[in-house]
Amino acid sequence: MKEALEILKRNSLSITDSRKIILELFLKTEGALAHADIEKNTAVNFDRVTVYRTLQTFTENGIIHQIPTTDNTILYALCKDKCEAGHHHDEHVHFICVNCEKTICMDDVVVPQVKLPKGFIPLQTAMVVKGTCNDCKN
Amino acid sequence: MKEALEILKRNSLSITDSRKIILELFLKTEGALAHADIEKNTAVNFDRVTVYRTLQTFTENGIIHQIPTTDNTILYALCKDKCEAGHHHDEHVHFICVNCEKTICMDDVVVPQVKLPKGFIPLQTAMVVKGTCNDCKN
DNA sequence: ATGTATTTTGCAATATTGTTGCAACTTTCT
DNA sequence: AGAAAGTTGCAACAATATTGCAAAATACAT
Repeated sequence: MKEALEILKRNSLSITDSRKIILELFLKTEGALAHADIEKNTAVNFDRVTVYRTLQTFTENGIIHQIPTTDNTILYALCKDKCEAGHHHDEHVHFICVNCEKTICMDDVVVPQVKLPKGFIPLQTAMVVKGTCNDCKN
Repeated sequence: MKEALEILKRNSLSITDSRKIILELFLKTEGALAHADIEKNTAVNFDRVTVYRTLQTFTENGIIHQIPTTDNTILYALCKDKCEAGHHHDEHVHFICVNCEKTICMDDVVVPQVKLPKGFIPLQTAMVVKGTCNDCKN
C-alpha cells in the first residue's frame, strides 16, 4: 500500500514498520479499531507499548481520532480530509451496531449544533449512535 | 436523605449501606462521577468490587446511566424521569469542561435527531460536548 | 420477633489495560 | 558512510476490572 507511506510522509513522521503496518490496517478496515483489535490483527506482533505510542502519534498528528465508548475502551478511526495536527475536525457521527459490534464512521452525517445554556462555550462535539447497522438489519 | 431510600424501594432493591451512601453521593453531586470519584468521596471505604457491582446494579435498574469518555473511564450520572430498567432514555447532552474537568448533564438540551444513511436503525444516541463551562469561562 | 432463604459484601486471586525509564536499534540527514 | 535524532522493545510497575467463595446483612414468612 502506497497510501500509508504518503500519509506518514505528509505528516513528516519517520517511516517505520509498525507505523506502516498499523496504518495499513486502518486503511483497509471499514470500521473503527480498538487497541486490542490492532494487537490481534497484525501478523507481526508489536509490543503493546509500541501500539500505544503509535496510536498516540497518529492521534496527535490528526491521522486518526478517538471515539468514546462506555466499555472502558477507546476506539480509533481514520480522520478524513480536514484534520490537522492538534486540531481535529471529526465532527461526524459514529455508529455502533449492537448486533455485530462494529463501529462505523458516518462521514456524511454531520453532528448538528446544539444550543447550550448561557456561559457554556463548545469546542468539540462527539456523537455516538447505537443501533442496528445496514448489514444486520434483517 | 429520604430520596435515596425511595429510589431503592421503587426499584425493589435491597436496602444496604453501600447502595444508600453511593446513591446519596449521586444525589448531592451536580456533575457526573467516575468510579474513582466514588471511592474517594465516600467516608466509609467500600471495596472496589462493591462499588463496581453497585454501579452495575444502578445502571441495570435505570437509576444512573453511563457517559462515554475518551480517557478510558466511564462517567456515571443520575437518570431523570423516564428511565426504566433496561431501557434508558438519557437523551440529553453531556458537557465536559476542558478546564475544571467537570462533567455536567444538560438535562434541558435534547439531543437532536440525525438522519442516518438507509438501513441504519438508531436505538440510542449519546452526545458529548467538550468546551469551557459557565464557571470557567473567564 | 425469630429463624430461614435470599441477597449482598469483602477478601483473595487473577486478568486486563496503561505508563515509564532505559538500552538497543532504525531511520533520517548531511 | 557516519553522526544525530527518533523509535522500539523489554522490564518493571501502576491502575483498573473480574471471578469464586465464605461470611455477613437483608428480606420474607411465620
